[in-house]
Amino acid sequence: MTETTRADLLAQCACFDLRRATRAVSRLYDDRFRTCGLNITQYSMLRMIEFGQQISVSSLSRNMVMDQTSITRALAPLQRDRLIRSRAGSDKRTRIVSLTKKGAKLIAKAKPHWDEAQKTFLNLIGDQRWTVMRDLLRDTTRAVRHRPDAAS
Amino acid sequence: MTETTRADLLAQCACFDLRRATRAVSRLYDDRFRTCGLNITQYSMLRMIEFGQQISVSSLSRNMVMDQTSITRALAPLQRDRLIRSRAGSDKRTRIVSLTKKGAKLIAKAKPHWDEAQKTFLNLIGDQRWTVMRDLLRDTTRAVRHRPDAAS
DNA sequence: TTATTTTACATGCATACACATATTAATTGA
DNA sequence: TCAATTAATATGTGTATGCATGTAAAATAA
Repeated sequence: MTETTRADLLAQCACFDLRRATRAVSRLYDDRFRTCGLNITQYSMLRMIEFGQQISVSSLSRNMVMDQTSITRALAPLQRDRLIRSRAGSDKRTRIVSLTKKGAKLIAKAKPHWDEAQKTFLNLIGDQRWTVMRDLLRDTTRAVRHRPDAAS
Repeated sequence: MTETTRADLLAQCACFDLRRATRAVSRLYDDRFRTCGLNITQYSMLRMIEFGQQISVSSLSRNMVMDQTSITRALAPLQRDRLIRSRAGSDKRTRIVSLTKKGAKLIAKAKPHWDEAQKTFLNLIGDQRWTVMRDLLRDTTRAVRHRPDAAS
């Protein structure tokens, strides 16, 4: 790479490009979710809980690459709205989170909204480009994530 | 199911994948910025203001692909800390934002922190892959952004 | 010119997200 | 066994971000 090219790269902030694209895409998804009482973040978190039936706060934190305290905070409105419940695990320090019937119903109701958002997004960007970008995003997350606990 | 598998399933959601990568990368940048009194978002916004000397709230909104109300909110702590000032434009509805001397100094002081963050990021992901990803992110932003006012 | 509409911003409210730190329970070392 | 350490979660605080809506000024229609 030439000096000029590197300078061009350095002149542009990777984090800004990522954040900006994320804002734009999040709005597209949230637009589609608006009428169903969830947003894309809540939907993602409920789906994550649904997959394993139950999951601890710290596992959610690792899976979502989100700070543990952010998970606690994000779960609060879901628990307030009785979409999830939590109980202590066998290890009394942990909280095990699971879906309520109401939460499972709401996910099912929200699914078509997610389908619509994802379809719209893929139509805008193209399946091929999305595949490339998705792999790059995954690589990026893997390379950059905090993993003092790499095994999980 | 392993936690890795659980996360991969949700990674099928384009929005989730983007948000997750953005969280990870933002933390890398903010780690480097921590000791200098700015975070990556504030640094980006100050740089945007610095670039054109002065800029309106709505122009910032368009350039950053961020809601106008979010710009107003994000500017508040910068103005509180006397890093920027704002005045009414010739059109009395507008607010024209510009850097203070203190703001300019802080950007200069923060620059090496940004350099370090960007260099670390590029070393982790590789210049080639970043170039591809950057172009895809910009395409995505262009394709998805709300643009009732596409000219600006 | 005046009423209507549009534009540019600000405010109320709610969620998104993280760091520092406190708390409690489990684990480890002496 | 018991003190010290570590792990899992919660709380205080502050910024990030957007929607619904309100206000004032500019632009436009009648």
